[in-house]
Amino acid sequence: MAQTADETRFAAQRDRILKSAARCFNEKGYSGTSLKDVAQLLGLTDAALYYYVRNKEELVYQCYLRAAELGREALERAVDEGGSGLEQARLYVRYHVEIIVGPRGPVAIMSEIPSLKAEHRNDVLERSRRHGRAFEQILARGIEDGSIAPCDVRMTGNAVMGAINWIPKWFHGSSAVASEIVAEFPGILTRGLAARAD
Amino acid sequence: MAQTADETRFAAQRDRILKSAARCFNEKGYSGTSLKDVAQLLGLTDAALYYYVRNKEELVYQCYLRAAELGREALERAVDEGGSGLEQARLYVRYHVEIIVGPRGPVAIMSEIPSLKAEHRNDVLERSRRHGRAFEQILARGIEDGSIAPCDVRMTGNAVMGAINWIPKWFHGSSAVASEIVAEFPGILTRGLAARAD
DNA sequence: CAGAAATTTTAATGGCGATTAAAATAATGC
DNA sequence: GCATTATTTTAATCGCCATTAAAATTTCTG
Repeated sequence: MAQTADETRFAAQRDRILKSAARCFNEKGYSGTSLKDVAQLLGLTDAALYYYVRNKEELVYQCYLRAAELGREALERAVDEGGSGLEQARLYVRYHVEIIVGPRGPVAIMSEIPSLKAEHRNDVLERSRRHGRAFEQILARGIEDGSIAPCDVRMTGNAVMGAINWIPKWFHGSSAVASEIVAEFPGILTRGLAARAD
Repeated sequence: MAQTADETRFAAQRDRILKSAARCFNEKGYSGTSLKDVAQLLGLTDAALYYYVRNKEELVYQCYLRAAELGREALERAVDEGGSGLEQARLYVRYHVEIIVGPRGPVAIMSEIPSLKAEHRNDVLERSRRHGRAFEQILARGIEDGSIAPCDVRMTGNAVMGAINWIPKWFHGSSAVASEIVAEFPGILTRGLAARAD
């Protein structure tokens, strides 16, 4: 199949570009990274990128879409597999950090949404909100089923997401540290939520 | 006193500039904000800023110094006033978020350290590390005195700092939300640390 | 291998933004 | 009020970077 072969080739290169871009954006910010930076990491010329994305704004947008998609995936798996709300929350943290620090990373931190053009910004914001609400629902479910102590789900959600989103700022690829994150973060971020035994 | 009057005038304007810059940087990133943006927020011309800072890099550097100073202040107050390690940790979170969402904000998120020139970068990194280590020491103290359950202090510190650092990404000045953050974050971020009663 | 399609490069263009020097305005001390 | 000093603006300069078109190269298809 010509299409399949071409698509894999094209899609693979495109993925490489998105990951290179994600890494640059995480390190130097949107405006701080030139297309040359992104291209250089792959041994390409800046102009070559235009074969894969319309322009720079589109590049961040795609990075953010990918980030949103991976986050959603983690959340869905957690909801599917987890029993109690607390378990779901813990699994979500685990799956999400696994993706972020694992071989599918780097994943772009969605921290420059204002740089997107209105249409894309709204799209990304909507996905982000949906993601946040979905996590809050896990929390609410946990409060309902008694596994999670009553709390302000909005604030708690913000805190957990913040801790996760900040990871790329201090994690720089060490696989030893990656294991540690996966081992520790789920506990750290959900232990405080557990309903007290007393 | 001519000096005092001059200094207050100068220092006040400089502070206004730093806060305007912090706000812009938090919203649009370092490279994403032009000096014109920063100046416009104060009804000034971009060139006027050069009377207060050597250049743009110096502007972020000063913003980061201010952020580091405010963080240190929160930490020190917490250590001074808190009894157990757990109490100190809770107080630190409280004081720090109070500063971030209170009238002394906005405080620059130190998320673009790579943009700094080597000298400033090392300085800021050093302060940041010190701050991190100081918080980890609070945790260690808590583990020692039995108020905090044994944990990976490095990872826990990263998680707590991340949750705090991320606040400016979703907090946009509402004083109602500010109160909520101050009320909830200390508990959310330290409840999980408490040593279990059993 | 030939020709077509896909991919990348070379070589412009254009604008934006940091920076600076000189000029203008405002504030202060006497 | 005058002279000095402090503050801000106006008007350049300069380099970087996104973007594009055309050319070159590589990859695929038969």
